[in-house]
Amino acid sequence: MKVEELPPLPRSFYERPTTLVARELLGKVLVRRFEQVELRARIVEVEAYLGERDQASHARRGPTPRAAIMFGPPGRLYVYLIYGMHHCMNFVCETDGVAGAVLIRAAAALDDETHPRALSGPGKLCAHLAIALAHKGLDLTARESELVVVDDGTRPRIAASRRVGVEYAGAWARRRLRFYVPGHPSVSR
DNA sequence: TTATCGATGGTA
DNA sequence: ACCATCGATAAA
Repeated sequence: MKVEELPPLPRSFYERPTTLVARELLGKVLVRRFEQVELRARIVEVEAYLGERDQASHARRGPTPRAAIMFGPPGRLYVYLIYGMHHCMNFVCETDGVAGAVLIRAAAALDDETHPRALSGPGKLCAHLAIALAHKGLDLTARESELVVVDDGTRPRIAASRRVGVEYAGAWARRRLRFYVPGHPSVSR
């Protein structure tokens, strides 16, 4: 079955513990649909943000206007602007009412198989896929969505480390909630 | 190779 | 005032 015919991952995929979803997202393929063309990229690096108790998570202050979507139903897109110039995309996890999201940090563009392009870092990834604040709330599980995720059967190895850029989060900064495909050239840092 | 810095704006 | 960043530049 060709990638473009694969169905989007269902709501049930996202409606599980955030850390498990994060690990299983490695190797999955982002499909970004425009009017005429579509872009595909394989996820190689993610971070889990666990909700209100996680002092590195935007959900740590409760359901503020920005972070409320993290408390809502799973399978939706959470986009925020960082440092005034870069967008970051996250997939909402856990059941409705419980906060949790996975930050997509890096992917490998599949549009030119012979010259795979590294999309290393959440800002670069969003720029390449043209994802911005307007896409916040998008349903990742609907067939017609501008962005969906599909499973083509790839099962990469998984390595874990501390999350990037969350030194302020005390003990939570030390948790190994960043997951990546070891040795993959598109992984950041 | 590592270190530092400026750009730029939403968020609380 | 503080960032879930990036690219350029400088130091070594």
